Order: sequence, then structure tokens, then C-alpha cells
Amino acid sequence: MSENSSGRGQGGVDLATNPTPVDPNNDIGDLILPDPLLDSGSFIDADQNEAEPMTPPKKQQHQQISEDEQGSGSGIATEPISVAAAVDGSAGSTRPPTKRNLEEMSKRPSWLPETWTIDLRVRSSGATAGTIDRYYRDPSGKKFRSKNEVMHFLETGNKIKRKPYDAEATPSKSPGSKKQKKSASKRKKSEALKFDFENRPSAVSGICTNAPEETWTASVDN
DNA sequence: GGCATCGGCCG
DNA sequence: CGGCCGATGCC
Repeated sequence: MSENSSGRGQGGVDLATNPTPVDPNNDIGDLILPDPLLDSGSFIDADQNEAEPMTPPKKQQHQQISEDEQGSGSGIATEPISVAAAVDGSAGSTRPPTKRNLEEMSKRPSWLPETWTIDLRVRSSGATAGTIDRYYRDPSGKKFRSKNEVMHFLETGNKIKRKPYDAEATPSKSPGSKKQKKSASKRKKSEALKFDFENRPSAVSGICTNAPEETWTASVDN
């Protein structure tokens, strides 16, 4: 505690560095947000659970924004971010604004289904250390790297297919023979949208009605 | 083989 | 600056 005055002794300077130019009524009020994650209209009731016989009573669908705690030991370099911890509110002059808005980052984009979850990962090593990467997890647990991938999955139901890596393409290869796509796997079911059947509540219609028309909704119809 | 992360590039 | 993708390394 004594270090308090020592480390942050520059109380006066603090204000000078962070004068918060235009701030009508933010101040601490900003920190006490009612519900940054839950917006009005967002209800996470477990009431509908009972309607789903298949849904095991293991756990509810809480908004898990990857606020898990690193248990220990794992050689995981990147560490999951905690929204609560990120709310320092202190003079973060030494911190880039990127982190400060961690809260905003954890909020779901409009194009992302409400049943999906966001995974925030911070790079702890490398030249890009400190970079925040956003991942998207679907109700099933699949992990995606970017919005594009998520959309692809929502549209086709199949994970994006990336090149199998062709190395330098064999320099001495003769022209004429190459990788010919084999027409294998023709049984590719699921070509048509797969809503979040994983946790499809019986009141789905209610939610749909209530929720505004999102872009992804249109895709489903398509 | 698969997963995870980092780097670098682009908009 | 943010975001996405690609590639590599590691397990």
C-alpha cells in the first residue's frame, strides 16, 4: 500500500496526462455499466430448457466469453482474457486502446448468431505480442478464425476447405500431369443451412420474431 | 494428423 | 489499426 504513493505518486500528473477532454458525463459512470454484454431484449432464460428433452441438464447456455482461467500449467503462451479483469478503469496511458475496449470486443457482432460464442485470445509471444485475436466458436464447439469462416460454415455447413499445401509445386514436374481433383466424396449431405440445431429451443420462433432481421437470417431462407 | 499460435499482408 | 489468411511448430 505504501507504494501506492510511490508508484502512482503523480496523482496530479495523472489527470494531466489523462484529462479526458470531452467527457460530459462519463467518468465513473462508464465503469458501472448495467450490462455491457446483455443488451435490453437479450434474455438468457433457461425456461425453455424444459421443452428440450434432449438437452441434458448439465449446464445452461451462459455467455461464456472465454473468461476461463488458465489452470495452470499448460504451456499455453496465449492466455484467455477476462473481461472482468480488463475493466481497470485506471489511467491506462501505458495500455493501447485496443485492450481497453475489451468489453466491446467480447460483444457479439450482428452477423454472429446468438448461439455462438466468441473467443478472445491475446498473443503473448512474438513480435505481434499483445495483438488480440478473435475466434468464433459454434454451439457445437467448432472453432473458427474469422468472420468469413463462420459465414461459410453457416452457409454450407462444412468447414472451409483450405489448400492442402502444395509446397513449391515440385519444380521438375512435367507439365501435363498434376493434381487432378478426384470426384470422390459425393455424399456430402448438409448442403443446406444448418441453423443451430445443437441447441434449438422450442421457442425459437419467438426469438426469431423478436429479433430483428439479421443478415444471416436471410441466408437461411436462401 | 490435428491443433494452436505467430507473422505478415491487405483493406 | 484491424482483420484475415497462411504457414509453421509442436504435441
